[in-house]
Amino acid sequence: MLDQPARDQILDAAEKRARTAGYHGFSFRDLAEDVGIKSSSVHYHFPTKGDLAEALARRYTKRAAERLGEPHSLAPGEGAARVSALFRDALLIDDRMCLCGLFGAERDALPPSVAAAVADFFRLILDYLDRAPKAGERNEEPAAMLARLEGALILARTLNDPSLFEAATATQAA
Amino acid sequence: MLDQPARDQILDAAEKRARTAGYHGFSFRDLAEDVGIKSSSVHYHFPTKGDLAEALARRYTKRAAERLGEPHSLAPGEGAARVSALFRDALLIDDRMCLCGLFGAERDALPPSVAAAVADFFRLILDYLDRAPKAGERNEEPAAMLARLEGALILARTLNDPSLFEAATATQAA
DNA sequence: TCAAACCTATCTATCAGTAGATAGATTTGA
DNA sequence: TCAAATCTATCTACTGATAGATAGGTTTGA
Repeated sequence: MLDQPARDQILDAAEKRARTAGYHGFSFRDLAEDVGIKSSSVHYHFPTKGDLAEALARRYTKRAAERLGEPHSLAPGEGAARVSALFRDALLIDDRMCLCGLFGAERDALPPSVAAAVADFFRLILDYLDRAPKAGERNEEPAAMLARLEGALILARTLNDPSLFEAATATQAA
Repeated sequence: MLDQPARDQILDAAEKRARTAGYHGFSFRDLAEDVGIKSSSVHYHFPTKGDLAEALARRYTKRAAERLGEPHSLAPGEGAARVSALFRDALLIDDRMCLCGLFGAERDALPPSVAAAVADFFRLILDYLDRAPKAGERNEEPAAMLARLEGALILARTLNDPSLFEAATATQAA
């Protein structure tokens, strides 16, 4: 573990739990136990639960942005492919929901600062898809694509069938 | 209110709260207060929280099935339109998430019986779309359509922009 | 140089409030 | 009369949050 700073360990534990059970589904004590410190020490790094969740959403967004890179110089269709890969990895590697997908579904029960951070995540993806070079003929609306990916995650996980993610994600045709 | 049975009043209150804050975002005390009884009386009707949530998901599914009707005799494209209307009403009339969309996102943090009831909801919609007469040329995969609707609900609500639901839902083109 | 002052990160202990759940008495209404 | 429904009262466990103490590291300044 290379003696990672406690703050990062807390965020890692919180991300796992939040992506499993949502904002109300984990506690400071859970995280403290995960990391091996006391819950009061978690409060030292994040005074309130809202502070923690906002930091969580901002880190999540930052990582996505770094992984996606700048869209303008991508090959046609590559932007959409990179966004898809983001969500596919959430399903197949993390075996978890998208943090902001889950938080977004709980939006009206979140501290406003957290809801704002979640909205910024969605804006980032929509803006990225909008600016990335389009691939030929059929170009899906950014909002439609993002919605499909979030929903596909929910469907595939609930029905316990990863192939449903591909079915929901495959280029459409009849 | 016509002196509705307490059981139904409890389910109504629970549905509102669950569709706002998720499974871990409401309590027996919340519901008791909403209905105007004691929390122990809520336990009389639903021994455990899991029992309550399962009943909630099953009632939600039953109502959707009743509203959708039998798909075989519908006009082409009407099945998809009815499913879309279901989700549009959740956004514009209820101003809430789809119960099973939110529960589905929390699947790994739910009692198994609740997760099973949520899966049944998704199977119902997928089966309905599969059996409904298709409209002409471009027919979206049922899983893709359902995923898009659940995701569109999340997007439109988080970004506080109902038009995003339409953007994510409109027939695709480029 | 070296001690006073400060900073960081953690601890112990505690708080008021709430969680889901239960036992047993009481009310209600057909 | 009797069962359904609700109540009072309570339990144990946990919630987010705070106060105050402590140990160790770093900075400051005479």
